[in-house]
Amino acid sequence: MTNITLPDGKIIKFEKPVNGSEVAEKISKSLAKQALVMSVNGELKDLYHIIKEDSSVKIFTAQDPEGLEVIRHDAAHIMAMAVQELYPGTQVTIGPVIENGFYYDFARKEPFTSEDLNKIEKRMSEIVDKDVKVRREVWEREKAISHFKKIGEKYKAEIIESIPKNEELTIYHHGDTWYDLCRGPHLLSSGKIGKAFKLMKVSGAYWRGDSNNEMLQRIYGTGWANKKDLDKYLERLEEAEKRDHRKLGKEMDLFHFREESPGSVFWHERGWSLFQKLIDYMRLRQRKAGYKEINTPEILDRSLWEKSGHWEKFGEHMYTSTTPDEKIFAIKPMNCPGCVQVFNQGLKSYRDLPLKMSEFGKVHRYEPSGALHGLMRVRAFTQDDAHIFCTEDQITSESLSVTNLILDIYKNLGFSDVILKYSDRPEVRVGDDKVWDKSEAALLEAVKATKLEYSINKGEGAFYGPKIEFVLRDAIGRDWQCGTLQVDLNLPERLGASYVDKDGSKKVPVMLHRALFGSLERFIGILIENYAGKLPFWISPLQVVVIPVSDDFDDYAKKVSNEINDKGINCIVDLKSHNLNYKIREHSLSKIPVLLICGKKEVDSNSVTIRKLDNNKQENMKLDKFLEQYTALSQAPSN
RNA sequence: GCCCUUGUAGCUCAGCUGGUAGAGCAAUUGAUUUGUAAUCAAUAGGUCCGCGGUUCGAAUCCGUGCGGGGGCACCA
Repeated sequence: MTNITLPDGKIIKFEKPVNGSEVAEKISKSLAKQALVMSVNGELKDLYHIIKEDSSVKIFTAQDPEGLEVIRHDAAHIMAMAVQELYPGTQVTIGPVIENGFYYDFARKEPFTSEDLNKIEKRMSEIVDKDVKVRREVWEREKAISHFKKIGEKYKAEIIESIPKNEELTIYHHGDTWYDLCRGPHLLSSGKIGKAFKLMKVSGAYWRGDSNNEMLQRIYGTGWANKKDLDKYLERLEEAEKRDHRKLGKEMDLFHFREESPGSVFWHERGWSLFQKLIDYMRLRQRKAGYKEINTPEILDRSLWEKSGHWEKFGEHMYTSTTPDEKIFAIKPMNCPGCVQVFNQGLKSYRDLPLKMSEFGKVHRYEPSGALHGLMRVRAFTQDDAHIFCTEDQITSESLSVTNLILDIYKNLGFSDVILKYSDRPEVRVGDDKVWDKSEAALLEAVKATKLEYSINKGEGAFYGPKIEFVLRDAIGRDWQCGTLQVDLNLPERLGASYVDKDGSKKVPVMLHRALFGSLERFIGILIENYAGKLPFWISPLQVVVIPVSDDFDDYAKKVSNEINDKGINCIVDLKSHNLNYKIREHSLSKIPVLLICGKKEVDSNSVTIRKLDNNKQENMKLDKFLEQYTALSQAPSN
């Protein structure tokens, strides 16, 4: 007698041990058809696994995350099978499930081409049509190792050797000819994965993720429960491509890159205007929050970087500069040492703390060439940096006010979906454990106070202190890590910072590093992609274009444009001899939020006709009213 | 940095197996004076990323350097 408890608590009694398919069959015919895998007492199992004891069982279909995961996993295997059938001699390594799909890493001399990808995909489809059976076997360790070595699969043999001795080795057969070492579970047969998969791209990947190892070829695929989900995913990719800030940056005439300075931005007028608006906004907010803005040199003597520890730890990412008299300077990769030097000027009292110093500092980091990516990863960027010097007792309150400021500014820029990542002490660290206790507790308290979703990354903190990272979720669901708040228990001491405490003794202050955008450049990239280029009116670089219907109205259009500019709104007038349709199209494509049409009607009534981006409903308004309304709209949100 | 891929007019791209470049848009000029997403015509525009090689001859083939893209590794 085997009692099977279902998720709803119902118990089904079987005369003999049963497998998952039989359980599903008993529940309903349709479930039996859709069943992919099951869990037995919480453990995922193949459907043909025989349940000998009373257990609680749950059957999963493609609608469950567990089912979808197995579909992707099987797709990876079937891909490997197809590859080995088509390209004998190719070695298999690993092939896990990832977000939205799967990949498999292969060792093969010749590179896979995109044509190969088509062939592989076709062969996969054939294997699905053949509906080959999948079966699990347990192998002897030694047998497995010698077997895989014999057939030339040295990577598989290596994987087996690294599996702990007490673990069972399972081999999955797909049909009669192909098999792979795998933990499972898998589907009953290849037909179950369906056809909602697609091979996406080939790339290089290091064996075991280590750049000292040889490079393998990774084929990425995406896999879904049905065709509709696959199409939805492909559409999402397309949408992301449309929003690509590199493409929009060109169309909107914001910036460009060029060979003479890879990874550094050439800002055009409009892009720079956007850049400055963000800085203006930050200045406004920071002044209200009690920050003092400073500025420190871009180039500093090597000795300072040696003292701060950067020279040793991060030297390979630093640009250096040798003067004609052979002195070595470093171009700053971070603002903190310079800021501490400002703090060090003059005697500081405990009454001066907390002292908040902000700096829009341009830093240079020699990033590996392969890491560069538009505005998102550059070699020269501007941080909206600030350092807060405070006492240990002030860490909590300062952290709280930093988090509040950060979240509020994000919200005003259109990001209200924020996740926090909290990282505590790593194994290798500096500083007293008691101070670590204090700063960790302080930061965690700040995290909890936000009431936002957060994750704890154990041991991921910097060697000099714990940290919080702020992750933004954009309009199409992508996450971007931007802001950071870090406690530093190291640098002030290294650079000899101190203040005079109540009792007259000298003490070393705690320093908090914080940035909201992290990198202005990168944040602008994120803003562009979040809004698909359609930035809110107040932050748009060129806000209004005035278009006369014909050149009879040029003078009026010029007058309107001047009055708008006088209000501090960025506005131009388009007097080219193109027709109205042409101009509307041109300015819409470059994402100008407001177009004003001026013709006879407008001149007669001293008004403008407003056409907003993506909204061809027109609205006529008296010029005075327009000026009043849009001057207000053009203000940065503040509180 | 590593693997794959790619580099032709301001932009987007065509140019098959080697015979020294072509389109659309943009620009300029002229005509047109237009009421909500491309008016018409003419003109001009190119060390085919750099360097080297093969060849009678290279945008095309080979080598190398630089840049871009997709990943991997990196991201203080």
